Amino acid sequence: MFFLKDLPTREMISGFAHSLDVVDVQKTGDALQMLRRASLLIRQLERYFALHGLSQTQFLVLMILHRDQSKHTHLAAEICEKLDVSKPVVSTTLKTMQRRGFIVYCEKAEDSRMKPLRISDAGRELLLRLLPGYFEILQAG
Amino acid sequence: MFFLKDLPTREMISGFAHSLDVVDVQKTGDALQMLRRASLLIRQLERYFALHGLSQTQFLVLMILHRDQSKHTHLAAEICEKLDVSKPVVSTTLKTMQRRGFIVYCEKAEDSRMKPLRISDAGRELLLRLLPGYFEILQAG
DNA sequence: ACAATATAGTTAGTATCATAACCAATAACG
DNA sequence: CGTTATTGGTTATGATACTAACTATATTGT
Repeated sequence: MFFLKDLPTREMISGFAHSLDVVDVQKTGDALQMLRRASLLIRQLERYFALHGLSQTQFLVLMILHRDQSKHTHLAAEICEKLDVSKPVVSTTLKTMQRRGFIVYCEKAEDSRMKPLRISDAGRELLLRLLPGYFEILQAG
Repeated sequence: MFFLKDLPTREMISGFAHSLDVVDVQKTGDALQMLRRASLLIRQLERYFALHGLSQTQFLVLMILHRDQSKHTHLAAEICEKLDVSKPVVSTTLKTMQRRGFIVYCEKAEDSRMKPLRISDAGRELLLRLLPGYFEILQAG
């Protein structure tokens, strides 16, 4: 995360980067501002989710599961791919989500390595309850 | 962090938010894109820092210490404020930075609660070595 | 002076993330 | 076939972040 309040000045950027003619001071400054804004927004979202016992990642998993209603089961590997986050994170995230009743593991697949899962009613209900506030925070930030 | 690859579509946003006339679909979509871009950029920066044994926060602390050369000592509380991050994080960050020799604690102040510190030569050297690459990543992202 | 309060910093406990190493089951192929 | 490689998922370990509670020193206020 990036929480520096006073961003580096143009002078500082061009001062340190003047050796490299590659660096575009304008773009760099914009990127810094974006990092700061995004970090604050993420922090705000995480606080919102925490109020309802979710992490941002758990929320995004619910979104993914809810979104593709065509397929009624999903695999950890798929989530991993749609959410580019490391496998262990998905694994433990799913475990806690199961413990809290937001997802359910289904009957075994033919490939016995796979553990197909789906969103639970409680999970979907929570997601739908949080979405409006979510979008509201996003558009305000 | 926010690593969802396929962002919610306009339809999804307006669909879930249509009850609230407050929500601006355009702004919300922009915010989502920003979150994703920033998260990727932060991840990239953290990898860069990790190659040199620093975290993003440690790097930012070095920036702050280096930037205000007027004052030659700083306090944890000041850093805390310029980097709006919680006190414990600053505390442990500083401790590891001392262990690795990037900062030094100075002689005691008159107020014996305070532990004034400053950037070390090694710290400043590392910072200056990393800055060009840092700005380069920022402007490219 | 002395009790109450505020401030600087640390410690404790918990959650999230990452990488690396690890099972177990399937697939590939000589 | 049977050895090797690949794939789905978990465990181990370590870093970073948070809040809450703590210690110790200074300040305030009666």
